[in-house]
Amino acid sequence: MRLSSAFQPMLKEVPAEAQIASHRLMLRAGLIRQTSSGIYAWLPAGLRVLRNIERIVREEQNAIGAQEVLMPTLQSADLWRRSGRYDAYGPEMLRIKDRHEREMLYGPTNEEMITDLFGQAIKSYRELPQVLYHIQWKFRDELRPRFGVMRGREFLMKDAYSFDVTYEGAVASYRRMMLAYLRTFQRLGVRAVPMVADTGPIGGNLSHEFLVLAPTGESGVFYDAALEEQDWLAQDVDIADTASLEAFFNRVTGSYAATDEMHDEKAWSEVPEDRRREGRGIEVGHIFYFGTKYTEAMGISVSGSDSAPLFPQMGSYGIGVSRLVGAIIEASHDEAGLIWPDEVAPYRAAILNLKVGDAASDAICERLYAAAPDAFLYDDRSDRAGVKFNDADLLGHPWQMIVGPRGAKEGMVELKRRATGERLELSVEDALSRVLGG
RNA sequence: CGGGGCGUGGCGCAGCCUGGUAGCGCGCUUGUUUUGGGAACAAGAGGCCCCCGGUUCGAGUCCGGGCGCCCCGACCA
Repeated sequence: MRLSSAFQPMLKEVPAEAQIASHRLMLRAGLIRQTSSGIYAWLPAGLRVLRNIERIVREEQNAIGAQEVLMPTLQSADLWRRSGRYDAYGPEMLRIKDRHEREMLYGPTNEEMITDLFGQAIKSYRELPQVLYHIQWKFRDELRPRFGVMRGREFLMKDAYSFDVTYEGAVASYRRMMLAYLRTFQRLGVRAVPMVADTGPIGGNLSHEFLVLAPTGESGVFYDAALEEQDWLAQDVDIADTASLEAFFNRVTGSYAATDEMHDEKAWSEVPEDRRREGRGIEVGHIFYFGTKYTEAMGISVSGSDSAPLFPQMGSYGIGVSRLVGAIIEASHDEAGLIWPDEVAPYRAAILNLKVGDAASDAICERLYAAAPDAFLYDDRSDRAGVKFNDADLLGHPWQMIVGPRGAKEGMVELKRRATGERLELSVEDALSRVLGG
């Protein structure tokens, strides 16, 4: 994309409503604009980030055998009456009437709908397990939206649901999902630590929240440093093998990690002092086993091996996709602006033409840009160099390819790594291969 | 939902107390000179002052009502 023609509105001054870094930077860098309290329009750069996150989430969901569906945002009240949640859910549920006075709602989550869809299609235990997910906008009418997309009313969420014949099967589904989550967050370039969460009336130890560590997090967190040293992508886990899954699960849960709500001082004191990590975290994912709560309430059963009706064991698993944009920024920015992890950045690199009109500079920039027009944001505006340096730092693409008359004469490109500030003088070919990888 | 605050060119704000030609900085347009870390000068454009009603000769300013947005707290992917 050429910046001169991009819909990329940037702000020099900070909008008054933005309190935290991610919200300020998302507005300043032209990723989003607010349209109502807690509701945002995503502009091209922001949407590219959102799509990148979705892509990685999909790949990791598919890798554990989850199948993507897409359920609607609007649901019927009757469906929710079947689970008893229509009345139980508070005013965060946005209730709507259509022209026939039928009661509808904008879905805050999809347990009821997926359970119903499942029940209509699946009739035998032999068709289990099933894991279904979708990535869809949700609406929760929060009392007090704040912090931009971190706490919006409308938000994009990946929610997955597993159906198993037995408790043991449900546990295996849960563990596979935990692995998928750890890999997903690592690929997104953030450290998300799984912490035991309150399981409420269901009990057991099968509920974990994933928190990205950031000073502006809403929860206090306590965890063993061992958890941030793990490379989840390198771990060899056989997702078809129960023993392998169990060993993996024990590696994760063997180290202490809890939010302030679930914090256990005694267990904490047993963690060696030099490995104790305390801080704050932003919840970006939650996995939960809840057994037959919905299948029983809604009367959804399949035939068991003895031909008797059997209520499938369910789990649900959420990732806050739009919230992650904010969380990633909270965890990765500096005074000058955004610092995108490679996998989520809107573009791989910005090309900075420091002197538009200088024949050598123009020629090199055009060569660079032509190599991968969709991977680069080419700053071809006729502004001064300082403006371009500042905007490039604000937008935070992983690389900056800086081209000015000084180096252009010799055919050289100055490559700057946004995260470290490291600079290299390279030929056009070397700069391209360095930035595009491979 | 309790408490507090704010709505004035795209953004950040002043003006309101004490009613009388709607301002400043940034941004935007045109021109000239500049040009490796947010240039200088000159000339311009751009406003239902949130909405409705009231008081007044006259309302951005005073009064009443409404709407929107933000902050603190309790609650939350």
